Amino acid sequence: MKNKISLKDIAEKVGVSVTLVSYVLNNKMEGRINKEVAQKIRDTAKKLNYRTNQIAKSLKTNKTNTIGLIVADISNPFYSALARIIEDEAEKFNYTVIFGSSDENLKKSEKLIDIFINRQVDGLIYAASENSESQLEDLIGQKIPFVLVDRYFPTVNCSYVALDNYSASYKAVEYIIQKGRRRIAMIGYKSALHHLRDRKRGYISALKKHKLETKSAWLKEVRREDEIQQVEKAMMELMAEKQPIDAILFGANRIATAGLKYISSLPVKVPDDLLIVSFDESESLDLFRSPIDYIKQPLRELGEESVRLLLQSIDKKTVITQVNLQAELVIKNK
Amino acid sequence: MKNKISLKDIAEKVGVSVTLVSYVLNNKMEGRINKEVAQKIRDTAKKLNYRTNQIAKSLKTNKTNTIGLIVADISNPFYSALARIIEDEAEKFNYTVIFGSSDENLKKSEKLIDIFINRQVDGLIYAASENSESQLEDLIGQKIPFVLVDRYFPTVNCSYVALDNYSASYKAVEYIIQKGRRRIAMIGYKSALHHLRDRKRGYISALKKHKLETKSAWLKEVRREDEIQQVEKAMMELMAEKQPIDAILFGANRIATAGLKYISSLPVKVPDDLLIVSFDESESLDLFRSPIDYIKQPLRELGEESVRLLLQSIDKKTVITQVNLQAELVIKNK
DNA sequence: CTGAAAGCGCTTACAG
DNA sequence: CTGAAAGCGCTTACAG
Repeated sequence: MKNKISLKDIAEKVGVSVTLVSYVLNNKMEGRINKEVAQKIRDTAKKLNYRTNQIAKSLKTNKTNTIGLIVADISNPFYSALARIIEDEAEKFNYTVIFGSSDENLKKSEKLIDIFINRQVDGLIYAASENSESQLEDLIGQKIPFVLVDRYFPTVNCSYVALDNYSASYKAVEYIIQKGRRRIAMIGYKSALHHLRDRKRGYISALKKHKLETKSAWLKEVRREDEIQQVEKAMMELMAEKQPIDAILFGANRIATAGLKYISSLPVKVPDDLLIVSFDESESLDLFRSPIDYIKQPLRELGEESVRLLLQSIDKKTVITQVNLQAELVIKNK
Repeated sequence: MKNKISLKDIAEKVGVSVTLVSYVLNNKMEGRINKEVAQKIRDTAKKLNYRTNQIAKSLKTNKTNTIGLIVADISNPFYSALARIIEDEAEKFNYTVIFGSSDENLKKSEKLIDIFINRQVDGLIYAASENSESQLEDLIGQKIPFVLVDRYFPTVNCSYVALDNYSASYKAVEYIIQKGRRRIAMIGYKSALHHLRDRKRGYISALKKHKLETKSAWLKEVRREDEIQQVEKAMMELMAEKQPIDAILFGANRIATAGLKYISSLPVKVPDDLLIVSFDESESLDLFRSPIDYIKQPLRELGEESVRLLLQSIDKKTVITQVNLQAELVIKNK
């Protein structure tokens, strides 16, 4: 199966050594090789439809030009958009991407990391899940180049590219306040993940800064597992208050989708009665009956920068760079 | 870098041959190996944190346990959902997936195929674009195992897993007719891709079968490149007719998203004035102001079956299987 | 300007 | 029950 043509075949056909064929096809020792011989080798390679066996090459060079990408779920639009950007960026540097979804599950990510390392990936781009700290320390110990994307762990000293979630959230809430709202709720994930906590911290800080009421009943935390029901429940509770909330911040794209879906079924006036701001873009925002303001993550920078940092760390594995990108608040309601 | 422990290191440590270590770690020759020695080898492997070098193994066995997945765009929800299913199914058989996006571009897919073959993937799952016929014949000629997914080419005799697009479309239109609609439009892609033509054929056949008017002005074809504007334009034209249409079939998920977005801005009553049926699920359907009926592709079967067929063809490369799955019409408007 | 040879880390007939 | 040896298809010092 596959293709049987090897350097040896070309060498025999042309009547030269394998060494020479290798040099020519890799454009090495350019100056010193007889032009005619070189051309003959190239021609023969083409005629025989030669293709390098990357596996053999990798074994020898100890370089696979492969990046392992681990996200929570490749079918989540946030991650698939990111994957596409990473793919394109990697391609520019002749890298190929293998991917896996961890489902925020430590065991699964452990397994993926194992598989990827066995396959000798040159490095990992990793959206690590809760409690990954020791796993990450392991990677560091093994000197596997990697960069975290989207997520970060204050106790782990490694490269990452993420959003400045605190500021993003803070700015969104300040915007809400400046629109005259005073009873501002937030729905976020119940999670120890630092970037998600930062979103909640930003929300609370902004309220405090402006001396607004912060009620624990207004900060709803939902589990990922049954987020649709949980968000629905949270919304119901929020709307049921005697004095209802007048604004809400959705802490992630899937929460927003679930929340908007629920609100669709209600007669609430948006944004008049309820001002909504969502983290992340998503199709659902466009289709909601009225425009929704949202916090736009710089996805392209997120993806490109993570590839850039990874390749850098593959080269000389000393540098640790931590990047916190600023979000853009996209305002649809003037 | 990476991990330096090889079979040789274990062999030396334990004082046996590399051969034996290989046998033990691969659970070969189970019966014939001294239990104690075997255990010692296993223990040492664990202690040294040994990891197989898959690259070396692949070179020797001529098997990488890797599938190359080529789709039009991994960030399209249809493909990312499919990718996730393929990932999970592949994982069951110890396969890893490397992916690439072709953007419906022959040059790009050519390049991806090249890269993947050089990397010795065991096979390809491929959503081929327009005019891929000769490329596919090439693959067949080179005996590269592959299965098409989503797409198919009548002139190319190869395995594929796809939707029965003709029937899906036909059934959807029959449903529309049975709901009393008579002026039924469709927006689809301008494309030579057979599965897309089948959708249009189904639409026309159903109309003819029921002796309904088929106006060429009602079958709009849009280009992928600027689909949002194109769909908008098509919708405007359809709505501008003196006698407006009373139903529309959107021929793909992105068309539906664009179409619904446009309709959101109009005072049209859906479904009373305009009954909408969409190909594929998408978030936008849920968020539209009224429920939208849609043609649901059996994504799971699509993904699982394509992996199954591919692995089968990797084993014994003779069988060609062509699968046309039935769509389900999901009716939200009773 | 060119080639013989070693070696990357495995697997697997073959021999004992 | 175990091991020496060949070989997968490359790259790359080294020698000439």
